[in-house]
Amino acid sequence: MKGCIKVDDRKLKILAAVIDEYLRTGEPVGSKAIAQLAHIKVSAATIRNDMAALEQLGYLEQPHTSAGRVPTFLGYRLYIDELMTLPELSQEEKSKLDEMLGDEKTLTEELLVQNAATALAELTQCAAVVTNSAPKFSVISKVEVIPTGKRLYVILLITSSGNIKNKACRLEFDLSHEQLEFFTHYIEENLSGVSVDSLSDEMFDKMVAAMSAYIVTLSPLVKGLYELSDDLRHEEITMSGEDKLFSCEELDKMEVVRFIERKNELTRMLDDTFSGIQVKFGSENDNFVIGNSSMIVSKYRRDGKEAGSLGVIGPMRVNYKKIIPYIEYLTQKITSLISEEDEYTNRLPADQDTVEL
Amino acid sequence: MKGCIKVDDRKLKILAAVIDEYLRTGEPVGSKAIAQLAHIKVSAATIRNDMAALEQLGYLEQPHTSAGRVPTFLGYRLYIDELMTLPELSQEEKSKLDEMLGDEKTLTEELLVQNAATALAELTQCAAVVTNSAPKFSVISKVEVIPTGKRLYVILLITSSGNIKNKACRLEFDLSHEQLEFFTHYIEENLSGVSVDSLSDEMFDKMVAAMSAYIVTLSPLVKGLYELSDDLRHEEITMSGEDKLFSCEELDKMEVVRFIERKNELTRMLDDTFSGIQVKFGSENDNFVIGNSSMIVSKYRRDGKEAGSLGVIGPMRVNYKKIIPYIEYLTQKITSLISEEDEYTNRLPADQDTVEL
DNA sequence: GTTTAGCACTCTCACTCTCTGAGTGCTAAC
DNA sequence: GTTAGCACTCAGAGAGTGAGAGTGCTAAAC
Repeated sequence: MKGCIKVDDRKLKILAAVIDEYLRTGEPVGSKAIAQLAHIKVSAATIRNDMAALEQLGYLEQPHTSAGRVPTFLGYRLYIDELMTLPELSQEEKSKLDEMLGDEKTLTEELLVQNAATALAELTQCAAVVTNSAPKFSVISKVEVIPTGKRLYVILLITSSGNIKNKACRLEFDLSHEQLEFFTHYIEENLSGVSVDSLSDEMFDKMVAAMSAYIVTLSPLVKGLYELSDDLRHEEITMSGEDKLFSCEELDKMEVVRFIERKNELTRMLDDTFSGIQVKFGSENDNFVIGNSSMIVSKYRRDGKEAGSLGVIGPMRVNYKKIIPYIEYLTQKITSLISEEDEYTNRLPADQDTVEL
Repeated sequence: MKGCIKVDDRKLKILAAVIDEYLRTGEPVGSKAIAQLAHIKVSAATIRNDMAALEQLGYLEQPHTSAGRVPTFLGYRLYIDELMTLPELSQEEKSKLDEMLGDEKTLTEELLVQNAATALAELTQCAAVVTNSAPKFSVISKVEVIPTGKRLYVILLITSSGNIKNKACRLEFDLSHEQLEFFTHYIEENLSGVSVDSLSDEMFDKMVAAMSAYIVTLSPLVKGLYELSDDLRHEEITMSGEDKLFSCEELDKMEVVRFIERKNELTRMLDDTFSGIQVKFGSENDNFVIGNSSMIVSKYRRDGKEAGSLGVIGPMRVNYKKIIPYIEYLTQKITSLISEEDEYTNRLPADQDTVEL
């Protein structure tokens, strides 16, 4: 039955027109509205027939019998992957984005990416999310224990990528000079210069073993150190413009809250290696992402290696034609800014990526 | 006219009963419901008359003619300041709170207070807020500049209270060994041991002047240092359980979002010196706090000096009788835990405070 | 003078009914 | 294969209704 329906060019054109129109107005789209569009040359009746076919194929659906059509997940997917035509960014838009990124010369990577997120949130009225996988690929350049009060010590960990983590630890007993000396020496010896990626639970088991006699006193420090290293190993995710999601009719407020709370789980999704722009939908049975939401992300790289990702989360009905070029531009720009000067090697693969879309 | 109405004991009893009932059910309270309460001995008609009087006095209002009464701001105020009777915490409740605070022996002050906030949010189903004014009253115990990459430096600032701040700065030009030496030496000389409270803009003006020849290169570092010290001087505020506010019918979602975004402005309000528990209402014309919200806070102290505050924000219709004892218990407990051992000097004034309510 | 019972009145809320407009699917003509 | 015409469906708005809750007022009782 289903197999008989042919998806000809006109049907696709109509599908694109329906989704365009739906994205613009947010209302179910009827055959009449489509017939009135300049680039559609057939009558409403014909469109009705095609729309019925598109519905059978699963690309469109009706909220109720006498309403127009809205796109399904499948419809969106086809639209984004095949039908949509992306406009080039105008020169003004580019300079606007450049300006919002800030003065690249004095900005750390972290701030640069942060600014990109703020800009995205502002321009798209969606929540922006960024992850930074830099720490994972760096080495520990400094590790230190600093006494700061009575039985109070601060552990400091700095990576070659400029990430800094610290943690205050309160000990149950006072630390003798000898004990502190021993601990400091041990961690400098064993952690300094080690790559974050290679930090393992075994290393900490070994550390515990090495402390032997001191372990009762030192264990809060070891625990603190372990937690710090765990922080480093797990990609961090930051969001800006979360509030935008609350203004959004289509999204369930409670789901939004839950999502923001558990945003860290996003890293799982963003860890996937993919290139180019990725658009994912949050379906109802997905108990993590917000239902009827859409996540548009791209990765930026440093010297050819993945360094993090940047994107937005918003309702499924969102201006893809505007947002995708923004994200592409920003990730490319960031890639070239944080990579060592030779821009060509970085720019080329980035351009290639967009083809995949 | 208004002046003629006498507020006798029975009227106050009825007001308290109405508010109790309203807090319990969330529905407007009618005369019948009050008449049925065991401790009210008069008939519904009498109660009606008194309620009409209480309405004229501004303590109650009717959503519409044929509905029961709900408390006004004024009514809540009177209830909280005078009418409400606070129950003692049971032993179970106390141990529950103790447990949620965690193992005090190995917890830093920051974590302790954080746990208190989490516990409060959980138990009251409101958002909990904590501020920590400790940094303000401490001295800078360590200041350091750590090179971590190409033209990338981390400034590290540690206070005697165990607060750690850091910031990465990217320079526009490379730093000579001499320049770094000079800067490091200068800040150690001029900031180490200085009390956070006495950090001033003049000190930084002087610093800029002292850098003279190097200032072009060093200015990002000076700026970073300035921002760090600014962070220290401004009380920090953290919230937990923000999500609870979204489940709350009475509060406007958009207002909640705006509030969470601008929570830092809360410090202004919490900086006021007050003792005991303070309950504030967010009125509609107050463009900062959430409309129809209620904020219940108390301060904790370290060695007799204010050290921070702890409280909750929720709808105005909230279980004051439960929440207030919780907050009192927690602030007293924290006060005695973070103060040097002699508990009596700290406990006594704390107990006194509650009288003010 | 205060308290109470009784009663008429008011207002919201939930429910039903109806009407309208938008949009469809089907059929027959082009 | 495409189009015009028409009967049909359905959501949403608006009007009308009855029940229920609660009030204020009056007059009688304490």
